[in-house]
Amino acid sequence: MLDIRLFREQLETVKQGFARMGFDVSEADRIVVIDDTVRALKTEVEAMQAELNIASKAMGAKGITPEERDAKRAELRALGDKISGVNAQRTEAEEQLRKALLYTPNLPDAKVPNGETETENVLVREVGTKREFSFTPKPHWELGTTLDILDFERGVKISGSRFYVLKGAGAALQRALIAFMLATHTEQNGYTEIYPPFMVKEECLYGTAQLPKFADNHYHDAEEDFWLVPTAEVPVTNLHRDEILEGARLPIKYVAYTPCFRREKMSAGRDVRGIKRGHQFDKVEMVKLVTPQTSEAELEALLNDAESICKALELPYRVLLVCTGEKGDFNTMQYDIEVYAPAAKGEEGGEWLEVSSCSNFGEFQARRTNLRFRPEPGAKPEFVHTLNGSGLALPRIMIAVMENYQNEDGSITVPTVLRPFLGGKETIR
RNA sequence: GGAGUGAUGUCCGAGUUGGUCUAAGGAGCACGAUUGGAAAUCGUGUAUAGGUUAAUCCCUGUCUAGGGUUCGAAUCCCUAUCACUCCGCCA
Repeated sequence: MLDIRLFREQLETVKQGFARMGFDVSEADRIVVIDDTVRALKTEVEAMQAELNIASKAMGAKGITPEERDAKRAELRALGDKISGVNAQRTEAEEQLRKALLYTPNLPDAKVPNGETETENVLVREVGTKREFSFTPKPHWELGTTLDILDFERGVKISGSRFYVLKGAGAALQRALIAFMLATHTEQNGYTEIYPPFMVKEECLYGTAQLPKFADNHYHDAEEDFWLVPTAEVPVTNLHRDEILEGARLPIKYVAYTPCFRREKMSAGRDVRGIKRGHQFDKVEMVKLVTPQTSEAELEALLNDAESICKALELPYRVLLVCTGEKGDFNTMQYDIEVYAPAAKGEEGGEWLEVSSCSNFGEFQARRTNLRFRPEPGAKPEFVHTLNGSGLALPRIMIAVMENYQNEDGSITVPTVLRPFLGGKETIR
């Protein structure tokens, strides 16, 4: 959510940001008009309320006679009714304003490239080299099925399309990856591990801005206020909602493993082969709460922490600075990390798979979650800046590991760093 | 799921026959005095959101949340949430 003051004081900046994000610019003008209405009504109500308060107080004074009190009572009752009337208008206008603000995108950072599609994303760096195969690499669904560590048919049987079952060494490999990532982030990168609820209240999804815009991509209980988390970003960023943190505590760095649940309605028919896109997937997510002055540098550090996983797993990857049209609506800037999977497109060959998005949200989410910090004892509270990034998304990193580490006989070599988490196993066969 | 009790500022805590509550008091914190320095002591200040303003002043809302009664609500009524106790159920 943007500060309403931005609309009042820097309308042109807001409009430019909206234009870059492909958002209706006239909405900014409409918001200014509603804001003017709200403030006019508010001033009117408050003046009348002040009058009523003074008069009511006088009613309780000692010297007043019952007759005077009765006479005054009718008069004040009328004033009270009048206040209610205008106040109802005010509430309505405020609600309009709130709704309008909930839908507005964040303003992109100056460094974000303009563009509509992924072709306009800027390649920041490419790390590692693609492996040269002396044989034709197989896609992960073939490897997994043959090794009997991946079962698509039974996944579909019990849960429907876009579900699969990991079995034996497949399940163990994923568990090892999760354990390895958590260990790296907690022991080397300085994050505190969080195990959050996988179901949250609706207000949390408003807080991180999945709602109201993307309601149809989330699962929720029909009877109670429970929503399945689409990413650990939601519970973890909301952890300190409505709090005022001591400035000295920042930055706060959390890492959490959770399953993620998504309807994927927008992606119907896309990526149906293999385990690339499902209704349920696992992810290790990093979340940072930082001061406004440091958020830019913290984004680079976050990206670096995510990359450390790719490096340790010795997977070729690239980093992209995502353009205005492709990035999320609510961050100020977003880097994507893509790892290379040599057979993920089957007959067509390899593919870069997005395994992480690292974003800075500025104070956008902090405003929605009312999450502030006090820079110095006694100082006025300010909104924190929030950031998050995957570190990393599991099924896709599974794909990359399986396809990059496959051998000609169909077995898969276990990456060195994962072996301690798999009882020393070197090969899945 | 049933019954009961409770929720006050950063924290503790008074206030519940509706009207100087303009929320006492204490702790903590900040600044100052005192001191060679510190402790102790004393003094001053110290919630938050918004409106108005050049700024101050001032005004409005907030005593868990949302409604209601009333000229007027921390206080009375209703609903919800959370915590605790007892019962039931369960892993």
